[in-house]
Amino acid sequence: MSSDPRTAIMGAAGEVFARFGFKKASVEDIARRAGVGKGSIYLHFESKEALFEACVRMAHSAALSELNARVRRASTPEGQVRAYIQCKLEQQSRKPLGERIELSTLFELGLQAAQFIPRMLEDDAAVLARILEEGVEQGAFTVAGPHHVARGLVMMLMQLTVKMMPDEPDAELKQSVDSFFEVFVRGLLKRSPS
Amino acid sequence: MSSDPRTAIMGAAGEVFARFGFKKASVEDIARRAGVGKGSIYLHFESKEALFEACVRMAHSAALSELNARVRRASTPEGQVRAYIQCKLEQQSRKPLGERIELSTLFELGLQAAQFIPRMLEDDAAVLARILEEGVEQGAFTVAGPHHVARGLVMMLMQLTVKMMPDEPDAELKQSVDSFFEVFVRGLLKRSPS
Amino acid sequence: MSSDPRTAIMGAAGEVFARFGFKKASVEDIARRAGVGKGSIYLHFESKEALFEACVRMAHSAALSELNARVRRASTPEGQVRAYIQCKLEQQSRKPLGERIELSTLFELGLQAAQFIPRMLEDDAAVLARILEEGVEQGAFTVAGPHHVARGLVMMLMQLTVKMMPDEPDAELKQSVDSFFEVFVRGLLKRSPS
Amino acid sequence: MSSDPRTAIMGAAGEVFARFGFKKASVEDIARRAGVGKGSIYLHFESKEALFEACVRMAHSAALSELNARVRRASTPEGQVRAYIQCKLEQQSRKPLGERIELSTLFELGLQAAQFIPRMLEDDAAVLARILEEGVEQGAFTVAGPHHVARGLVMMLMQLTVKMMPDEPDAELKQSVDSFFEVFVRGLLKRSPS
DNA sequence: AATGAATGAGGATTCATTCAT
DNA sequence: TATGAATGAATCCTCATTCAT
Repeated sequence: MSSDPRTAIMGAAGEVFARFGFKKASVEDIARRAGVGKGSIYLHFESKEALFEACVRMAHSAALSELNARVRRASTPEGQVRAYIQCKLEQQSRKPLGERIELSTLFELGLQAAQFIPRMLEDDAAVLARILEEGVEQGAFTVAGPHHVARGLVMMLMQLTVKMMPDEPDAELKQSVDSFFEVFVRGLLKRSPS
Repeated sequence: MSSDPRTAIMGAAGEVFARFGFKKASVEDIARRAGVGKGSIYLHFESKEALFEACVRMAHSAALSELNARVRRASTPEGQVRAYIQCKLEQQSRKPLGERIELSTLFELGLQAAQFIPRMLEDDAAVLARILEEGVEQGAFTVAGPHHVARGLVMMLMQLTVKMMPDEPDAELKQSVDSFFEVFVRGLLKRSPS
Repeated sequence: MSSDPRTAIMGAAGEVFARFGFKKASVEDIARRAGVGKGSIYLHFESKEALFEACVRMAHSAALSELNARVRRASTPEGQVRAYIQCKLEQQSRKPLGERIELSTLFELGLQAAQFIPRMLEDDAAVLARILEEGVEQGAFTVAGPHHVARGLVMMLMQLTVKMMPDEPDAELKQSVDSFFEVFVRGLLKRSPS
Repeated sequence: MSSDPRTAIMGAAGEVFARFGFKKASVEDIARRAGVGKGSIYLHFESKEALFEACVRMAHSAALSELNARVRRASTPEGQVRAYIQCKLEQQSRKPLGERIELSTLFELGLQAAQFIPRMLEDDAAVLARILEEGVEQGAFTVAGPHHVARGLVMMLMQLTVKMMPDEPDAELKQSVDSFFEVFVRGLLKRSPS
């Protein structure tokens, strides 16, 4: 795919880690998919763990950019919240990409990974918290503790990263998730004064 | 603990799978904790995978019973929804038990496991759907598509099973989750007529 | 050869380490010669290094016992020195045994090995030092600093452990070594008063 | 250091082989020290083994010249023998140089190396044999089979090349070796007629 | 002539599973 | 029924060697 081996390796690694998790993913398999020799991986990454971390960081960074862009395109707070949730859900259902690396795959790595996970989570939550606060200021939302709510939602969404349906975008499933979040959004809205 | 080896093995396996996930959990470790020989495990279970599936089924069955009991104890629909969510969250934060087997650990097994997961999910969702429907009938909730909402919530909750912070019951974290669900419940409630 | 796997492994390891040194020796090869599976080695020894250390310790212990026995059989100090040297030389030329592990093979292990090597050397030197001292007391030898001389000789002899001729006991070579030590013994003897 | 790459490579290789032995020495490390690219080594040497052999030949050639010079400087046979032994011991304790390549490192190469080792040994032994014969002719020594004794001593000395204590010039150790050779020299001397 | 990225065989170690006792 | 010693496939990583530039 890519003539740059580093990129090719990270792409292949993203796919393999997403499909098999950290332990089950084999370096040999990643190399084969990347179209490089097994040893070449070690020219670019210190170890399998380092490669995994690089994949996660890159994936999250790209996802965060997209998230910001999508949110900015909506004009009302409610629209922004919906855009936020939609964007996240779409990112997770995108097929072969690194964004789909599961949270619990991260935990396989143990303590070291635990250090950058909260950071990623906070990055995502900050975007949402901002939206909620603005919604409150503008009189659109009623939210007690926007920061906490934002973190809670983000955590829910990160969990979802688990590839719910191995590869097919299940319509039933999607509707369930949508319905759930519909209730959530309704819970945010300020009630018209009686 | 238990004089019945099958039970002892399942108990030990629940702990080990919960702590390490499927791949990292070693049969030897399970045998040691169960106080039996390594080979004895294969007298009672076809394979490591079969043992894992048995653990999950059993854990889910126990959790479902508890869930029903807790919900029945509340009188109003809102109380029942709150009880439902609380019960689920508690089950997940209970430390060393089998109920905490993570969804994504299930996916390590691949396609075969995917067959009984939807079933478990439906079981849990059915309980909640019932609550929502009753709430609508009684005029307490306004919910479009209670079945879908129920499935959506259950999926969120299952994901949460990921041990968010390895072993400490983090208070900050708990508050985030609680805040999030508070909004959700608010979204369920019927608005008083203006 | 041996029905006890631990013994069979140590025997095979002795041969392979002696022939190839530590790095070049492969665990697979050792297992094959021992007639056991590759994994079985790790039931009995923590690691390849631990196996190597066990071989060295055992070989040295056996060699030391034999050395003491052979020396005791001689009656005069001169005879004892000759017995000592002969025994050592024979031990080193014995074909397939662990006694032939080379000193420099030991050093491949780095610092950890350095701890028990001086000990082994001292053990051997002590036996010889005793002989020299008795020889001096009985008026047979003239030696300045018997302890140092003993250590010097033992060091020479340990070095010899290098498999001088891959597998054949070369007669020429043997005579050279014998001649050399003949001069050494002559140097020990007290000169008759003029 | 040297603008000639071939020389620079051999110098670097001498250091690295001396410090790590054949197997553990890495071509990359040698290239780095020599200040050339890894691939350039293969422009000048067929293989790692060929490079090693070249180092040994060169080191031995230089050592032999020095040996001859030192011996010639002494006037009596006894003085020459002492000079010979001193020179050899010094050569071996010289730190970072190629002369210190260990005999057993040579054997790592297996059978091929065994072909040039006896030759080197004979070269060194010839020098000493000459000294001993002259000593006998001049009535200073009593030696049966000077050639054999010479070969024996040279073999002892070659073995010593093993870096006894990784890097520190241990004074105790030196004294032991000196004491040992003192006895040897004493064994050479003709006894005054009673 | 010189480089160093790329390769892939080789090696230590782990662990689910089997089977003789 | 129960055991745990034995197995060997599978995995990560190293490094001598090649070759396109």
